[in-house]
Amino acid sequence: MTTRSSTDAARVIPEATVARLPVYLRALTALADSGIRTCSSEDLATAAGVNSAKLRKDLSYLGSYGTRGVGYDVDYLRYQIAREIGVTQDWPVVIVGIGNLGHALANYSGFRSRGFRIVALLDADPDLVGRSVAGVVVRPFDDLEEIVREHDVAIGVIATPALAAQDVADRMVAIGITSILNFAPAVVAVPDGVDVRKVDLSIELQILAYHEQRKANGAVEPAAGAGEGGAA
Amino acid sequence: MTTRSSTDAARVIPEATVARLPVYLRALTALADSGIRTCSSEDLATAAGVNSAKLRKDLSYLGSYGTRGVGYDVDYLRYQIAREIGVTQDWPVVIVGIGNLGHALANYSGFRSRGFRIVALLDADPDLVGRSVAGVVVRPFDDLEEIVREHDVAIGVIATPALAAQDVADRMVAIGITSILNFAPAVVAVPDGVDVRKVDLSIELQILAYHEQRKANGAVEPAAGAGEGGAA
DNA sequence: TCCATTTTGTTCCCACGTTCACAAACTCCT
DNA sequence: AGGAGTTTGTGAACGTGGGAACAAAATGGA
Ligand SMILES: NC(=O)c1ccc[n+]([C@@H]2O[C@H](COP(=O)([O-])OP(=O)(O)OC[C@H]3O[C@@H](n4cnc5c(N)ncnc54)[C@H](O)[C@@H]3O)[C@@H](O)[C@H]2O)c1
Ligand SMILES: NC(=O)c1ccc[n+]([C@@H]2O[C@H](COP(=O)([O-])OP(=O)(O)OC[C@H]3O[C@@H](n4cnc5c(N)ncnc54)[C@H](O)[C@@H]3O)[C@@H](O)[C@H]2O)c1
Repeated sequence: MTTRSSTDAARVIPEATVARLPVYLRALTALADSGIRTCSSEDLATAAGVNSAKLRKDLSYLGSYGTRGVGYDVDYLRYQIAREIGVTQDWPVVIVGIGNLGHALANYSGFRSRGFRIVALLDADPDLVGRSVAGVVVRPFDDLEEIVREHDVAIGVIATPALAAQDVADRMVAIGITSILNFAPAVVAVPDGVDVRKVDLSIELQILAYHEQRKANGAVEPAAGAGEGGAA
Repeated sequence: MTTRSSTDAARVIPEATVARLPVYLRALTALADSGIRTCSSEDLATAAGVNSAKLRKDLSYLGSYGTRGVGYDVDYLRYQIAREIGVTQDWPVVIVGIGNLGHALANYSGFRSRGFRIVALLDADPDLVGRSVAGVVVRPFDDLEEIVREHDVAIGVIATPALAAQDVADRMVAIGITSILNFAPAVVAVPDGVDVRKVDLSIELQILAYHEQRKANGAVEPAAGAGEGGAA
């Protein structure tokens, strides 16, 4: 018999749904902040910018948290989604590469409020090490292992130049990090069991440019495309 | 007869393919930089981090630019992809909201080298206006219309707080911007014909957290998921 | 109690995307 | 010239995701 935790009903949540859950969470938080205690799937779908049928199907993968004829309790659903995503507790995160982008990330308050805590800023540049950024002292990259072990870090952010990205990723993986968010415009290869997601500004702009060019050529675009993160 | 440009063979490139073309472009540039003049679909697929069959199918939507038994000419294919995406000339871009993130974006050199040119930095904060960021003087948000008309800007970047995002988007659309890259964690609604892509760091981290939680619970993940931008 | 109304959860079907597998097309060697 | 070897381009099978539509379940009023 394999070890099973609590009410594990062999639930498999489609990747596309997983990518939307954070959007629903954000929309629910906004609704709660404006004092709304109950909402229909239509209301929430509008706030999240999706089709209501899709929203209901997405939520149905988590369980039956609504009431027919009534709708969803905002706080309750919010908690259920947060629990499903795993952001009811904070995740420790390290950021490697404290240049232009690393500084912005370090100063970003949205981290903390959404379930993440920056436990360390790392850089290879000796001139940067020791300086304080957003109230956190930058430490040498070689401290990575010590920090990861001390705080039990599972998630690492790469904000170094593209050439260093694979090296940094290799070091992260070797030390036990199993989730990487990569901002460098480079493909990083990792072993099975490690997740990598990339954020690439230039790619996003190029996708927009492609559609822009088509518009200029008089082509009729079928629908407006919104950016989103999928999986490969 | 409808107006058709040059060799327009009613080509419709799937959205998923469009999202990967910039990755191929980057990989080809890297190959060219290391002096490689010809490559097989296998080589390029490895460099781009995708399956070779998928790569070949993607390229086949553009045309037949390879030679059977030989492979692809790196420079030639690179130009064809750049042309298809529309980055053989530079696209003028405006950035609105020059805070932490806006500063980083303004200082990002990768823009220029990938077909984009920042023509203006805009902010609503009078204290910021007039100051120079990355060699460009920050201008008041109200100058948006003038700038867009002068430079024929089609692409706008939103890096303001979430609360301001919809307002900024509305102004952009009213003035004629038809592609928006939104960094604010907010759903922005736009009319048909306008494309919006979003980049949301917190969502990416939350997706990683979800999978991380599953790993911790002993669930067997089917495969490592890499981040990518799809369309809605 | 019963019926009208509301809204969820789910089923069914279609479109899109991915991968396999192979014929077609090219090179190179004998 | 011909055959062996290589690699592209694509047809077909499969899987995932999206959306319409509807039965099931709740509320509230008569
Ligand atoms: N600045 C942006 O707005 C932006 C936007 C999109 C993507 N990016 C990408 O993000 C990455 C960072 O961009 P940036 O503008 O902050 O660059 P940057 O050059 O300002 O900063 C890079 C930092 O990484 C450090 N570094 C280099 N090698 C390292 C290593 N091996 N280990 C640890 N640290 C190392 C450097 O010391 C430097 O502080 C780049 O890959 C860039 O292409 C940046
Ligand atoms: N800093 C990050 O690393 C980071 C990461 C992910 C997402 N974001 C998001 O990006 C956005 C910007 O983040 P930030 O850290 O740079 O915030 P910030 O507060 O440092 O900067 C926001 C800037 O926008 C300007 N602004 C506000 N309202 C405006 C308006 N109506 N018109 C024009 N300008 C206006 C402000 O004056 C300020 O300069 C936020 O929505 C944030 O959630 C930031």
